[in-house]
Amino acid sequence: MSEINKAPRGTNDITPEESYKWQFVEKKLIETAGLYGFKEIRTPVFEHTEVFTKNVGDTTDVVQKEMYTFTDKGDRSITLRPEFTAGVIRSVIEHSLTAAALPVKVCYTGGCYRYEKPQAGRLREFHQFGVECVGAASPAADAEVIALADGLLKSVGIEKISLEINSIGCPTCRAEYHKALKEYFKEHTDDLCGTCNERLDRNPMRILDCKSPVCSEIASKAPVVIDYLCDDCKAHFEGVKAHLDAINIKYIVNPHIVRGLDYYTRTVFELVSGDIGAQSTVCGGGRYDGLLEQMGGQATPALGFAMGVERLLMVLESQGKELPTPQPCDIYIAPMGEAAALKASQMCFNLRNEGFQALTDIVGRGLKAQMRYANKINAVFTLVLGDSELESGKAKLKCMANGEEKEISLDNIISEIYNARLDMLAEAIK
RNA sequence: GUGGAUAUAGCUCAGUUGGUUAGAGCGCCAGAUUGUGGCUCUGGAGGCCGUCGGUUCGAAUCCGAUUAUCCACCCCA
Repeated sequence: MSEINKAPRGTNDITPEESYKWQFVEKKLIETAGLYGFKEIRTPVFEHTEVFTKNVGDTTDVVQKEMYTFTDKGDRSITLRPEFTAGVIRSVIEHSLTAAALPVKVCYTGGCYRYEKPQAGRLREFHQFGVECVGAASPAADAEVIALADGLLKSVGIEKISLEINSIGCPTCRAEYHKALKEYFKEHTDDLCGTCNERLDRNPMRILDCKSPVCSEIASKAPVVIDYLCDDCKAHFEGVKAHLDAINIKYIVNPHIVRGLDYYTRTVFELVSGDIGAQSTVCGGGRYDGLLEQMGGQATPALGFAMGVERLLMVLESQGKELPTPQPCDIYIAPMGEAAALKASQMCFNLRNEGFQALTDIVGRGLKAQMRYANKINAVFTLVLGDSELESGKAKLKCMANGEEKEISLDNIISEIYNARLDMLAEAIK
């Protein structure tokens, strides 16, 4: 197959065999978030480039080397969203959503784009579901959002996932911490890996989650953020933990959680799975109290998270979770001959108007092949329509599961199918 | 961007030290006395062996390059 006939590197088609899983998961996530008061927001797939460079942080890898940026015909610099938060907050400010009752609670789902080298759980086009909660400063908000993230994964059937939380403080106390970290790591510059030496000045906290054994050994003895939190940040973090304890959410405090985007403050958290390879973070998020003001809005505290839908599905897969399969064909009508074909398509249209999935032959197959087809697509009932049926106005409704047949009048087909389905439901409940 | 593995039918894979028309299973289509699916049997369609170049009388097989896929680093959802 020539390259041009394949989906671009790092992208996946979601075929009909997979799409029902996506529909189930996305519907479930939006519904569950709705129970917490979140309403869906839809924003453009692309934004002005500055939305990301200024707010995600121009020293981050995401901005520095992973964005799909181009100049449009009007000479504007445009970027496909590498993440949702910046665009969603831009929209919240633009439409003054904060003028309504606070907090503003929005959720979203859609594609994100990063020019990365693909591997397990990492794609160039990937899909996120996430929420943003704007206008709530209290630790209760953090706990609610974290509980939601945890609850969402449970709601789609994920059982084993670990929740890790940390606080990276506010800009003031983080400056103190950065100073302490730099002093500590400067004594080890000879041992740190190349990238970590580069990080030392720019973003020393990133050294904390370097995977190199030497670096993580050094990092394990580094000063811990929590010890440098100012009184307010410390109290906030204690409050978050108290709320989580109160609603019985299990977590572990991992002082090495840092987030890769610059806007985070105070609480950060991740939901991590051991089942899907190296890209194990299914959900990541945290508080970003400075972002709205930085983006030109009123200073408003806020927080949120995003989860990778592909990674979420990978976890479900690896944990052997079956998702509800799509509704099969209610009835397949097998016509024999021209007159019957006309009648069959008429009946199908009527049935569909009543909400039944009704199919008939549109490729010109013989009866046997039609039955095989009906079996293959898992049709619940079949009905053979030939000259004698047209004449008598009666036909046999066959249940494909047990082969039983029942003579019905063609005029009553809709009520007959309706009743037959009710009977089957009643059987199933027994 | 760096590294490792892989590339043969729609899918999962065989393919012997290089030797004529490239195979299996599953799937698809069709038949087994013509108005009934699932099981069985039989037949059929479908591959320029990722692409380009080289070695050779001869390449799916050996060599090189390139592209893609998978996995890891990095980064993150």
